Amino acid sequence: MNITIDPASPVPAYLQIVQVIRLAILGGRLKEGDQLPPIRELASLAKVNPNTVGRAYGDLEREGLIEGRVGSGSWIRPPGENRETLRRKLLTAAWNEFLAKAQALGFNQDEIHRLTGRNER
Amino acid sequence: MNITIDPASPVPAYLQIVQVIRLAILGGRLKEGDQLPPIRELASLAKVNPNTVGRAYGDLEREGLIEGRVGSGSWIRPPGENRETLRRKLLTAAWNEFLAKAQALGFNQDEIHRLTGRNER
Amino acid sequence: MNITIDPASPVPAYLQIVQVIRLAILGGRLKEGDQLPPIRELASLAKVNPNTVGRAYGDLEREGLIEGRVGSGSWIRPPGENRETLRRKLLTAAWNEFLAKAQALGFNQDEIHRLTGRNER
Amino acid sequence: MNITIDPASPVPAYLQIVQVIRLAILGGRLKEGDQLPPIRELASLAKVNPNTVGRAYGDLEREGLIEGRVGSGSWIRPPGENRETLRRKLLTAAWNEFLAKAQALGFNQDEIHRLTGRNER
DNA sequence: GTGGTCTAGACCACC
DNA sequence: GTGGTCTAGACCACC
Repeated sequence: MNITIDPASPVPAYLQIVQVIRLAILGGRLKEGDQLPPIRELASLAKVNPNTVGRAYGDLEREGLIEGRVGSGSWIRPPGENRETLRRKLLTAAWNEFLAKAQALGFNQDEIHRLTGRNER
Repeated sequence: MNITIDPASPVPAYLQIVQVIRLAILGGRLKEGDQLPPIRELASLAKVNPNTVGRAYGDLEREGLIEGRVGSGSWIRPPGENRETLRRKLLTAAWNEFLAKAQALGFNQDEIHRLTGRNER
Repeated sequence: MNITIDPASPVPAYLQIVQVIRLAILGGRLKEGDQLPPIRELASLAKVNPNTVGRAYGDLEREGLIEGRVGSGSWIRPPGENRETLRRKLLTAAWNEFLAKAQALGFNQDEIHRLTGRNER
Repeated sequence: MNITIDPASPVPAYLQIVQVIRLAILGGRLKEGDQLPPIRELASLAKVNPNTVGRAYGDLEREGLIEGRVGSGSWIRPPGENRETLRRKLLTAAWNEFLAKAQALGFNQDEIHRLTGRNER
């Protein structure tokens, strides 16, 4: 678990932490039964206040992705029935976000392909 | 000029406005000499306070993209020498951001191609 | 009479005009009996609204430096008894302003002399 | 940190604050790691609204001179590579401004030297 | 009308 | 407490 927080980002620190861990779980790098680092340890690594990590863990728990057991740490929960659907939905959303930005910048289909190196063949 | 602000976003309203206009200028949809809507008009369209739009216009002016003339409105300035470089840099950044997210979600090269419909052939 | 106005300056346009003309009179480049350019002409040269020049002329008139005659233009008035005193006072003020800035920037007496090329001999 | 704002000046309050702090940093009176007074405290000392000081701090941050950390104050950043160049440039600019004004007032080289007391010896 | 600045007062994330 | 953002409302210089 290696998290770097950008304190200048408009995205609040606790949300940056939530996003990194959420992606790690959905991407399978954190699996059912894995233990998350203790709040104070992650806080020290990410150079934020323990309260900030605590809030992030709380959000992930409310989403059903992790489970905190007082006195024994926080753990990754088993995948729900629609985790795969969510994973695909997030990929599509990320792709659309990229496309929108590229088009807003005035690039056409061809230029996008060329500059992102995807005309391999 | 059609801007919708998400008040729930962690990105502050003034920054959302800056980003939309910056992309429109870099993408060529707003050109040298075009006039931006008056602060109060855009504020009313985007449902924010005039001060918020004013701050966004001020940031764009400090970036050299627009120019405000008291009493007569705000205008798009001629492109600087490295606007094209900036445009390409932003495209690459957006692409890398997408790739990072897709990989964090655990998709491999093939899956990414398939789901974003780019192996047409 | 050649005036360039910086519209981005925090000093309002009418004040910039006043200052240039005041210095020209005190410095002797505009003398008793000389005629100032018509308001509309100076406005067009300086690219400002005629009202702005009008206000500047009004201020100079209230200071006793010029005199407007409706229908026949504006004229430089004869020097008052203490114009020489004022001239010296403005020089001293300008010098003190420079010294204050140089010292605020952390330069000592020697460096100031060296960098402003005044240890000739 | 002792700042007096002239509310009658054409230079806006936030800019007066920026200029004082910028000079203090470039002149070395505020050094890397020094803490600026809290926004609300300086606002009270200078008798302006906290927002006005906040805008000044924001400008200094965008210039790279200071850094604000939410919850823990604002700090002087380490000098960039060209701070010395900037310092000299500002001195030269101030000197040229003085010279221009003295000459506009009709003083010649000799008179300037005599009245600013710099031909001592 | 138009941009620019300011005050008073509020709420937020984080310490 | 501390910086950051925002609204409501005001006034200014200039058009």
